[in-house]
Amino acid sequence: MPASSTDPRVARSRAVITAAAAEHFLRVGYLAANVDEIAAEARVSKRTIYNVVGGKEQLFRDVVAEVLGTAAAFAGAATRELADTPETLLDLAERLAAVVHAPRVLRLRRLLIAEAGRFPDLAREYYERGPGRVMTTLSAAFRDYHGRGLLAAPDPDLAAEHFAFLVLGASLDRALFTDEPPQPGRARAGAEAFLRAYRP
Amino acid sequence: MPASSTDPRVARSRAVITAAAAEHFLRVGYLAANVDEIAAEARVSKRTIYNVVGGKEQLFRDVVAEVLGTAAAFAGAATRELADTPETLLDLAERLAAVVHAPRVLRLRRLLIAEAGRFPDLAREYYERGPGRVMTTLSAAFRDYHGRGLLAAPDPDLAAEHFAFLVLGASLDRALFTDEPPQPGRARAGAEAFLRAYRP
DNA sequence: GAGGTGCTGCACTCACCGGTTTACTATTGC
DNA sequence: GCAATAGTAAACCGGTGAGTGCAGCACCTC
Repeated sequence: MPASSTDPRVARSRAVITAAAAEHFLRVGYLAANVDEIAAEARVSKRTIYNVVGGKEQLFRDVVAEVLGTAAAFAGAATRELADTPETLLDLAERLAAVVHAPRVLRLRRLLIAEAGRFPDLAREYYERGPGRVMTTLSAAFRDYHGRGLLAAPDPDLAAEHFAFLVLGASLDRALFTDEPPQPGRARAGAEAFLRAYRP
Repeated sequence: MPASSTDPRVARSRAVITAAAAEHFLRVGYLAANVDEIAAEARVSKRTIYNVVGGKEQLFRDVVAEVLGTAAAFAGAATRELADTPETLLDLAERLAAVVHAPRVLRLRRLLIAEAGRFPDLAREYYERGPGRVMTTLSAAFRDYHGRGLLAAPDPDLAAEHFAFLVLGASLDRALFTDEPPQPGRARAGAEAFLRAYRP
């Protein structure tokens, strides 16, 4: 009788394989990652990887889906807590910067930019579920602020872009190339500039 | 007697090899590029590549140096023509966006982000000679504006970051993932927001 | 025009890597 | 406890790609 897909051994294997694979892919990229090493680090036979996951490409997709899921959840949580007044944007700026500069998130960005040619669907999905969702959430909040006269943002999508990139554009861009940590206070300063530009 | 390095055959080979290699590296990245294909496209024997350039890594470095040189020259030229009044920033914004969104420049960015782990020195060099120089030029201009009371920019470095990423942050970020062309008018709108935030 | 040098084309080595096979052991569900 | 299934270890296959050696032709320098 088939132990079928509820076999705890399978679940355990899948978990440890995906964890090791995430480590490798995020560090060295898709092509340079090698299945033997992933198997060794997961302390799992290479055969198990092919039984449980299917192959290198599927493994990559699984890893991206998992990391993207948790990253998107964090980003969503950090953005949704918009309160009544635009002044809370200063705190939001710092939370957002912290999430986006988390090492895993940065590496996922690098990875997907690097493989955008090979996996355009993944790059697009990332963009929609990550930055895209943050933008639409911000935009909705700004539309609300605008309606209540708290912010002069006739084009809330544009305002959302401006907020996001004032807050973390420069440091994010730099981090993509050099691993340097963001300068402290930069996020808050960006939010302040935003308020100067968009205060009614 | 040695024909030495002034032999026109060598110069010609080097030129055609670098051109073909740039094409390949910018399109598929470092690892996926393959020397046989580059040789074929350059209509040159593979042996010639190893004689003239030395190897795949050196070829990559040559290509990056060349593309980076021309890109930096363009970016510098587009930024330096700052006139007396902050109003010219609207035009500057559009010029800057055009340069940065040029396909070659975008692909160089993707390439260097992708290989930042393997070639950290190249990534750093790019950042200093490209975005870095643009920033310092902008910053110097803003300091001047500030001194003459034309702009309220007590921290000109910060103002330069804000200007650059208001103008092209969102579209550049998107372009790294999806190849989508920037929305028209976005650059100008960014410059306008900048002026609202920094007008004295 | 003579001698040296570069280019070619091709075969070749060597290493790596994704994926499979085999022969065996350990768990699991019933 | 007993099939059935998952896992292990190691060898193996097929393909690919960086880099080399070499022999002969073409071109450049003087």
